[in-house]
Amino acid sequence: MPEKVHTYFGDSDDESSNQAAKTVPEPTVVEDGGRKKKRNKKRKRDEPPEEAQAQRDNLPVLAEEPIKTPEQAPKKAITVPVVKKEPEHEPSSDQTSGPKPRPKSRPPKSFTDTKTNFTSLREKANALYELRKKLPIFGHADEIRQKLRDQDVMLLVGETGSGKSTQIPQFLVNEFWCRPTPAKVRQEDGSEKSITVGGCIAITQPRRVAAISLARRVAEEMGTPLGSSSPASKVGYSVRFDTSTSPSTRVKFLTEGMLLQEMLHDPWLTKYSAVVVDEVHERGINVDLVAGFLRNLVSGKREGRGGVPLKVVVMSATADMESLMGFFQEGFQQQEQEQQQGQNQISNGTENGDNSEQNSMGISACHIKGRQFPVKTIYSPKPVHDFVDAALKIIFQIHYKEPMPGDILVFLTGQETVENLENLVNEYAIGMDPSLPKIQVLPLFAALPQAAQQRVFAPAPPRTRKVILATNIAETSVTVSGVRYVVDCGKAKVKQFRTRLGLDSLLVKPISKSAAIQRKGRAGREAPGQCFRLYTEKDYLALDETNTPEILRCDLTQALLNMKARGVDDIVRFPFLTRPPREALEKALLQLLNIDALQDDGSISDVGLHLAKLPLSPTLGRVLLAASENGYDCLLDVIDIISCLSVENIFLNTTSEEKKEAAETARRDLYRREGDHLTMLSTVRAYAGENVDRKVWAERHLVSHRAMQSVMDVRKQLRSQCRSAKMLPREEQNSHYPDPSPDLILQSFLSGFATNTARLVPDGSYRTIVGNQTVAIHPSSVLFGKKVEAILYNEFVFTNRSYARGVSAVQMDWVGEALAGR
DNA sequence: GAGCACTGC
Repeated sequence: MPEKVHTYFGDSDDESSNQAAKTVPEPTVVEDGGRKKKRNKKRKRDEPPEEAQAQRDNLPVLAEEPIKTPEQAPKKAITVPVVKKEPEHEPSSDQTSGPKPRPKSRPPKSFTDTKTNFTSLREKANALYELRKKLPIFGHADEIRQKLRDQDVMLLVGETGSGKSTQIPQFLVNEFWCRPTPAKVRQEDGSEKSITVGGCIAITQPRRVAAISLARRVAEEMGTPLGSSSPASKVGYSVRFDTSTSPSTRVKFLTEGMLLQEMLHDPWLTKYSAVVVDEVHERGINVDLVAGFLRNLVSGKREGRGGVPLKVVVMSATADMESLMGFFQEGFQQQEQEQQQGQNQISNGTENGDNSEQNSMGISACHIKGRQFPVKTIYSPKPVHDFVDAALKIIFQIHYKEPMPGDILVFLTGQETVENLENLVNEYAIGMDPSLPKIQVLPLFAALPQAAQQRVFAPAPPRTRKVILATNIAETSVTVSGVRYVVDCGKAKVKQFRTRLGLDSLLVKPISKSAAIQRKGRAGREAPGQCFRLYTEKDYLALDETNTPEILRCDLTQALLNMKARGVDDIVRFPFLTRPPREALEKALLQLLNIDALQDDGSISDVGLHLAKLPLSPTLGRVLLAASENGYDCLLDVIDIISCLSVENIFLNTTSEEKKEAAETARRDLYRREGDHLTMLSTVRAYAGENVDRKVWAERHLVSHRAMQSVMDVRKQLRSQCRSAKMLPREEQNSHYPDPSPDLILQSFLSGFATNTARLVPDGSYRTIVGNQTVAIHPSSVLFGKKVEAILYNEFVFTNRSYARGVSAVQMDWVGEALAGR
């Protein structure tokens, strides 16, 4: 069930309408009491008084140990205005603590009348309960609860369809250890402070859509409203730009990045009794950091939690658990050694802090089989040289031989191969026997406009077989229903950062066994299926077991800054799930020194602390700080540009020739001869200044409306952070902007990107100023084909050759100054 | 003359 959630496919229009809905309640908060009463009357009719009791009776898991939620009110992170104004409605009462009379006044939120119709919520939850009982994990509930009562860490392998992501939090939320617990912690000045620790479960997800839709699902299953829609809501979520929680939130889904951000402010995670780390097998860099921090937390003395344990559940879909087991064991072993050494020395820590014997080696493991239909694997008898051609043949072989229904999902490497195969299939389909079912070819890749992506989910016309040609996006992010045949080319494009060259390369590489299994699984979600691998069994056996963790493939600057900001001074001693090469760590440290994020002794500087809190790469953050020294106008302009640089490409690719010309004409007034940075600025300004219909404006200029919406989100977030940091005046100035000052803007960029520069050499090519590498201006740049003294670029990428992307013209003496200033 | 996939108070 949990993986089903991936079917949700964020549509920009949906998102904006959601946001509109969310802003509705605000005005109702201040309305007068008379209208409130009317609302309450209406609500009473919807909710019979016995409803709370009935709800408990019908939801065994929820009702097991009714919680008397005491004063657990979170001190911060209350974003709902309703809650702030009416603290008397806090956690407690109605839902779980028995058949008490309903509080007289419920929050006056007319829009929730349907959402918080508890009767229908309960009915829905009851219906869902029947489905939940059938999940493979359901029979393991007691085992899982017992293991976590005994031990603090659990590793859980839950295969696809096991139900782990939705059920684990529900199994645990009523456990005794999951209650808010009063505790005393010692403060810096040595005094003791009473705090409340725990009460909430965090479940991390690698992707935003997954976090939101899982929260929605679990709220339904628990019969509680979702997030901030009601102060009684027990399930919420938190992702960038969208946090929806209530004071009574006890189960919170969040992205890994969000948990890291929370840890910057609350290193001991005092809100939580448990953290569930889901989808570890994907091994994004954030999950590695989370795992390292959590290991330190569970195996340390927990002084910041007043000794209250934190339970950690690490969940993965693949069975590679030995390394995780070793990882956490090592933490407990180190702790034991340290304790033995420290036994005769000073007794430090709080009274509660020394109960760690019971949890030494406190790791349990659990393996849950999935619920998948069998998928037959068919290998290519001999090695395939042209997988596009091979895929074409297999597609028609399936279509001719296999019965309907049953769509075909083909995994390819990128947009180019997708489009090639699309054309080929369409050509061949023309000559097909008319008595056969038709074929509908549907491309699917991230850069495809949203509307075109949505076509994949629409049911095919009668007597038509869908053939979906997808990139990696269909491996994890998007689930298409109706697929019974998978064709897997065995390859994927992978980004790899090359430390020595400071260069990102995007190359086609063989996938791992675990990715191959994941792809195959896409055929068996609804019925038995078949998977055609366009490689031999021998090739399959030679594949790596798992994906290369991102921490080995990316620039570590941001990860290291995050660690430094968390007080990890000794990077070498940090518990890495996979330790990056020393060279990569050193390079990142050097880069942080270069942008003044670290002091000479390697400890974090004020600049570094500031950068760590910005939702930007350290270099872009550095540019922001530099711009703030060049005045408000420059800072506002730089924020606009940075917002573009930190989202996907804002300019749509032109497909046909006519469209291309139309786009050129329409975009002409946006282009700036200074380069891409100022072109982005003029685009944001034009878009933001469009008051009639931004979507139409975007379409006309062949600008991605979806990307621009993200740009506006980032821009708003950055502006608001700059205002809080007093880098911008408190009030938003609506007066029109003065003309931008290109020199100041580009000089601000150079203070973060001094090493991302190249100069024109006599043969007409560009060479990087640091390293003397040949680099070409990317064809997507407005400076493509132009020759200027020197360029500044945002990215250095190798695909077929080395390209600079996000390029602007700069003067050599500016570059010299920027390099000298470090 | 070119665009794997995610993510951040």
